[in-house]
Amino acid sequence: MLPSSTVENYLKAIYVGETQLANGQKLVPMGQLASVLGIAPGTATTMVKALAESGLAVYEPYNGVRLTSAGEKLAARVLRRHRLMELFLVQVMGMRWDEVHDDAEQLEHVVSDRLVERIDEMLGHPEADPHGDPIPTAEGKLAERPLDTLLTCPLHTPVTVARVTDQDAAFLRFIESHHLKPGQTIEVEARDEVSDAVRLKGRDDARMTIGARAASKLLVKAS
Amino acid sequence: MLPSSTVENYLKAIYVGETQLANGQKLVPMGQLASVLGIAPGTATTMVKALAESGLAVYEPYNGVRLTSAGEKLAARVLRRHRLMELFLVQVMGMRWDEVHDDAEQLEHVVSDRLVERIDEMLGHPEADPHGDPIPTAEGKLAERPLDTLLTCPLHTPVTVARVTDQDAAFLRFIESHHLKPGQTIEVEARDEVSDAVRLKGRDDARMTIGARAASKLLVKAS
DNA sequence: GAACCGATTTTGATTAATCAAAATTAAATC
DNA sequence: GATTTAATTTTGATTAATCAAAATCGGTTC
Repeated sequence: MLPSSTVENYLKAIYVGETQLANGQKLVPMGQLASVLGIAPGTATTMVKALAESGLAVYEPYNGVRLTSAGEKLAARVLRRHRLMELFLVQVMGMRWDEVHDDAEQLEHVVSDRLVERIDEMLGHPEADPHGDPIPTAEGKLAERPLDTLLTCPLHTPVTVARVTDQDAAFLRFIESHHLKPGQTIEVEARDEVSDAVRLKGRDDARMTIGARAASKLLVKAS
Repeated sequence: MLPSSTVENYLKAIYVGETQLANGQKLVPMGQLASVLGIAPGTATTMVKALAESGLAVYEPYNGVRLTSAGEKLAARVLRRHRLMELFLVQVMGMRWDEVHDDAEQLEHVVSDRLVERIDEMLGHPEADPHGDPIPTAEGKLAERPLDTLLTCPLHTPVTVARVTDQDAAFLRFIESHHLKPGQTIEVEARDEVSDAVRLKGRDDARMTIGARAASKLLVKAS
C-alpha cells in the first residue's frame, strides 16, 4: 500500500519536526504538527492515530508522535525527492532558488524512482540542495551535521554559510542580494541582546545588521 | 476553483475521445469513458453530471458527453503538459520513449505554468511529442491534422511515419527496433483482408508483415 | 407490439481527508 | 488542593471519489 501525498506530508513534517526538537525531546507535539501542515488540531490527532495503526509512527496521547523506522524510511524518501528536485530545478532548469520550493513540494509526491535516480546521477550525487539542506541517500540515510547559527558561532572569526533554514522567497532574495548564500564567507562582529541585532562583515568587508530571528536561520561552519 | 487530478483526467479522456469519434458523432458514450478511465460505469455518470454542473461539459443522458469550450481549454492544458513532459523526459532526461508515459501521466497534474513554459522554451516550442502526438499551444489550440493509417494509405508509395497511437511499452519497442518511429520512411506493399495482414518495406528495403490492428496504430503522411 | 439485451443510471455504502465546536486532560497558578 | 488555562481529543458532519448491484431505458428481434 503506497502512501498518499497526504500521508507523505505528515511523515515529512514529523521527520523534520523530530530533527528540530530540543535535545532530549523525542516527540513532536500535535499542535506543532497541525500548524506546520496547516490543518485543524483534531485532524492531526485522527491522522496520527491512523499512521500509528499502520506501523509508521508511535503515538503517545497528549504527548506527541515520533516515526518508527518504517516511517522514517518513507519520510527520508520524500525529503530526498524534494531536495533533489529543488537542486534540479535550479541547476538544470535554470530557476531561481527562491522559486523552486512550491514546485518541489508537488513533484516530490509523483516522480518515479527511475526519474529520481536519473536526476541524482545527472547532478553528480549531490549532498545538499540549493539551501544547503542535506539530501538523504537512496537508502534513507540523512547526514545531519550539527551546525552553529549566526547567534551561536564565535565572534570575529570567519565562517562559511552552510544552510538557510527558511523557504520564504523574500527572505531568500534578501540573503542572495547580501551575498549570504551557502558557500559564502562572513564574520559576526557583534551581537546585541537588547536590540536583538547581529552585526555582520560580509563580502568586500560590507557591514550589515540583521535581526536575531533572521540570524538564527543562517547556519554556518568554521572556514 | 482549480480542477483536481481526477477532474483533469476526465476532461482529458473526453477531449481525446471526442477527436476519435466517427465523423458526425459528437458525444462520447459513458461506457467508453468509464473503460478508458478504468472506473465503474456508474461512477462516470455521477462525475460527468458534476462536470456539467460546473460548466465544463454538456451531458445528454443515455447519449453521452462532450466538453464546453471551458472544458476544452482545461483539457488542452493537461494534454499540453503531458506531451511536453514526455518530450522533455526523452530529450533532456535521456529516457526511452517507451518508458515516459507513466511519469508524464503524473507530472501533467502538478507542474507549474512557470516550469511548463520553461520546458517549452528549452525544447524550442516543439509541435509534437516523441510519439508524434501534437502538442496544444499555451492558448489551448490543438493542430490535429487528418492522417492516413497504414490501412488506408496508398500502396507502393513512400510514406513517412508521423504518429504512433499506442502507449504500450512493448509495442513501442517493437516499432523502434523495426525502424518504424515517427520520421522514418516506409512503403505498404500489400494488404490482405483475409489474413488480416499488412506487408511493409522499411529501411534498407527490409520486409516485414504486421497485423491490421497494429497497422491501424501507425499514422503516416505522404513523403 | 411484446420480450429481450446491452448500455446507462440509480441506489446505498465505503474510504480518505477534512472542519468546527464540545469535551477532556495535563499542567500551571493561586 | 482547587481552579484556571492551554493543548489535545472526541464528536458529528461534510466533500470527493469510488464500487457493486439493482433498476431503468432505448433500441432490436421475433
